[in-house]
Amino acid sequence: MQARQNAARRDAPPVDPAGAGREAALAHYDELARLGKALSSPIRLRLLDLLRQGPRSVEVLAERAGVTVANASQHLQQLRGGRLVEADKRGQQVVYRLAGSAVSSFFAELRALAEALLPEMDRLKHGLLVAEPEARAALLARVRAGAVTLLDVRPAEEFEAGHLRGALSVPLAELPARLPELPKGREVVAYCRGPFCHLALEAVRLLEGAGYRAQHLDLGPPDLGADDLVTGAAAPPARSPARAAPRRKR
Amino acid sequence: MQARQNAARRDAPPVDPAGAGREAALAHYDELARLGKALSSPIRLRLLDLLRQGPRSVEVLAERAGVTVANASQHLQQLRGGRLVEADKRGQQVVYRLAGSAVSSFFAELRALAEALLPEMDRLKHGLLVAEPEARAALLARVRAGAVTLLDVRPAEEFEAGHLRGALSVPLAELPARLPELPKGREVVAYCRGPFCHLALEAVRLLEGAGYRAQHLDLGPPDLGADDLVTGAAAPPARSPARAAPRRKR
DNA sequence: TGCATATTCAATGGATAACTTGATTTCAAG
DNA sequence: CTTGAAATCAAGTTATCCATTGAATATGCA
Repeated sequence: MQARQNAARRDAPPVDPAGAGREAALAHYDELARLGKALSSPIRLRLLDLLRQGPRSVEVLAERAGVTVANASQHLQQLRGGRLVEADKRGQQVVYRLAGSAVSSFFAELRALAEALLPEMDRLKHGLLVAEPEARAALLARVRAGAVTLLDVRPAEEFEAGHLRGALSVPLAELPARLPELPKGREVVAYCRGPFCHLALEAVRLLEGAGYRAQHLDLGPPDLGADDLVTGAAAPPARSPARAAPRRKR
Repeated sequence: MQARQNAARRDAPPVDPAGAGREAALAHYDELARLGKALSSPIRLRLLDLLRQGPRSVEVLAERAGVTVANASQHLQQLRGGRLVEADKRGQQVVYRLAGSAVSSFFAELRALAEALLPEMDRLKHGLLVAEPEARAALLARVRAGAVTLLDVRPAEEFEAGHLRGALSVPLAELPARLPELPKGREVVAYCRGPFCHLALEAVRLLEGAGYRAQHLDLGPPDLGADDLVTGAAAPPARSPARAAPRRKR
C-alpha cells in the first residue's frame, strides 16, 4: 500500500534533476511514518505510557486504559508492528513490554515537545500545576534529602516494578484506611505514573482534606530513570527479560 | 470529535476507583496524538525534513517533496494545526517554517529511534552506509581540520540558509560543469540535507567516476547544528521571523 | 481596473482506520 | 477430554483520511 502511494507520487511532477535514489529515499519516510502512525492514537499513547511503568498483560492494560480487551489487543499489535513494543507468552497470558528504554525516553521527549508547542497542555492540567522547573527541583531536593514522607500511590505491582527510593507504597484506594501510618506533622509528597496521571492529585486532595501538608510530584519513576532516585526492578523500564541484569533488589 | 471518542470510551469498563480526573487526563493523550498524527504521513515527514533546511514557500516545498501544490498546502496546514510549523505571508507567497528548533531536534530523535528500532532502515539506505559512528566521527574530524574539500550539493538557497563552515556550494546539477574547480589530489567530502537525502550520494558516484577520492557525509547542517561546524543564517532553523535576528548576509 | 501568480477552499471518490461483536485458538487445570 | 480463561482473529459498520479536481481568494503588477 505504501509502495502504491510511492508510485503514484513519483508520477506527479518529477522536477528533480536526478530521479535515481528517490523512491529509496522516500521509503525512509514511510518507515518514519510507521512510528508516527503508532503515535497517532490516544489509546496507543496511553498504552505506551502504561507500559513505561513496566510489562503488563493485555487484560490489565485494557482495564487501565479503559478499553475493551479486543480493542487493546489490536492496538498493541499495531504498536508491535511499529516495533515499539514486544510481547511474549507467559503461561496463558501475553505480556507486553517496551522494545527498549529508548522508547520510554522518546515518549518523554514527545511529551516535552507537546508541552512546549501546545499551550493548552499545561493549562488544563487539572488546575494544579507544579510545572515550574524551579518548584519541581526544590521539591525533588526535599525528596532526595528525605525531608518528606514520600508516597507512591500507584497499584502495588507498579511499585514493585520500580519506584523512588524511600517511597511508601500506598495505592490510592488504600490511602484513606492507611492514613494513620503517616506521621502527622511531616510534609507528604505523593507521586504516581507521571504528569498525565491523576492518582497523585487525588491523593493530595485527600491528604489535605485530612489535615496534612501535601504536595504533588508530577513525575513518575520512568521520567526520573536517569536520576539516582529510582530503585526496584526497572529504573529504565525492563529491557531484557532474562539476560543478567542483577540489579540490587532495593 | 475527540470529545465524542472520550465520551464513548468513558462508558466502557470504568474499573478505576476514582473517576474524577479521568477525562481530563485522557485529554492529554489526545493532545499528544495531535502531534503523532502530524508525524503519521510520509509526505508530512518529508515536508518537515525539508523545512529543517530553512523556511520555504509552498510551491518550493511541493516541488521538492514531489507532490502537487494543493496537496502540499493541505499537509502543511495539518502540520500547522499540530503547531509543528508556522507560516506568514511574504508578498503573494506563504513562507512556512518550523515552530522552533525543538521541532528539528525532535525530528532527529524520531529518526534515531527509527534507526534503532527498525533494522530495515539502515539496510536499504541505498547500499552505501557510513552509519558506523567511528567512521563518521573520523570523517567529521577530517572535515573540521580542513583536510578535505567540502562540498554542499544542495540547492543554493539552502546553502545560504546555513551550511558547514568552509563548504563550497555546488548544487548537484552544476557539479559536472564545475569539476575543474576541485583540486585533483584532495579527498572530497559531499553532504546534503541529511541521511535521507540522495544528492550527496549521487555526487560521490559522479566524483568517483571522474577519478576523485570522494566520501559521503550522511548528516546535514540541521543535524550538526549543536556542533561548531554550522555557519550562515540558521544553524538552529530560523525561529523568530522579524524579531531581531539581523542575519549577516553570507 | 484587469490579469497573472500563489495559495487555499470545497467537493468527490477511493482507501484506511477504529470499535464492536461473535467465533476461534491456545493453554492450564481438573 | 472437558472446562474456563486469555488473547487473537474475522467480519461488518461507521468514521476518517487522502489525493485530485476545479473554483475561489488574495496579492502584486501592468
